[in-house]
Amino acid sequence: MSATNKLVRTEEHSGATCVAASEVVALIRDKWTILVLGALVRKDSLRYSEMQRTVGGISQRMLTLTLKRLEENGLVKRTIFPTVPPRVDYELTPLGRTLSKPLKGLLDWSMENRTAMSEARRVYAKGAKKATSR
Amino acid sequence: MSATNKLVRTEEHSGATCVAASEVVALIRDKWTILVLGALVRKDSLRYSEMQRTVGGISQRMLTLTLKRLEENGLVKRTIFPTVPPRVDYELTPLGRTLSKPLKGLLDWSMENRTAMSEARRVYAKGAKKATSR
DNA sequence: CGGAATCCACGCGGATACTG
DNA sequence: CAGTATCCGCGTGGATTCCG
Repeated sequence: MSATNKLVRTEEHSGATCVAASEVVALIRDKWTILVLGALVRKDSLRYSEMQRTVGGISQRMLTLTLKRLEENGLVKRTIFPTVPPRVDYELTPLGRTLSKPLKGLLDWSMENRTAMSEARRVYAKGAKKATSR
Repeated sequence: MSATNKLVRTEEHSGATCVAASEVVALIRDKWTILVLGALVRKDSLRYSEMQRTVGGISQRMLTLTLKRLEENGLVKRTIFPTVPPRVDYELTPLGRTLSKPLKGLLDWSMENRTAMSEARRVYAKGAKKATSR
């Protein structure tokens, strides 16, 4: 994750916006971050195994790494219950909850416009065929 | 990009939001997409070489691939001037311009909260040290 | 149950050289 | 100028195994 950060920061002349964005971008570039955050937004609080079922298709490794990074960045709160068998709950921190708003904006856009996007792909595919045959 | 898509779509039981998000998420996961979009938001219209300088640090390969994918998804308009030497202009489509709003929301959040995030990392680092030494 | 550790495949993306 | 093509390193992330 730090590798991505370093690289993006190489070009500071491209505007402060991009530089600042790199951290969040690096976070959501981690494939599962958005899905995990989305799960916590919808379900409010989840334990490890519940989360794995909710997100679906994620390996323990990736779930652990993703949660750890989110916790490390102050977006997710981790609560350990010293029972046996052990139990760990995850929930969004106040900071994480503020992120859910702009994130939701992006997800909403995605839902509203994905048909437009797939339609654009269809048109593009046809155009490419014509252009090639000329 | 389709690989990510296929994988995410494996778990449709996790909620329609995640499934729908996967397309946009897959797009912005492409390392340069956000920077390219950001450049087009700020500069409105750019030709290939201008874009490469504006984004900074991007290779021809990645610039071409990123632009092609954005065009394919109907977010970027590509205009070729059949002059010599050739000239190609890129600009956002109406669809692409609507994406800039939620995207900006995310970038703004990033700028406003990245100090909070790095502070959270500091705190987390200390806590980890104590927990380990026990 | 909730991880940590190890191994490894594959695809992203960088560097370079060539083309219309 | 605006790409395309090729090669390849390296990091991301999946599968499996073991631990408290």
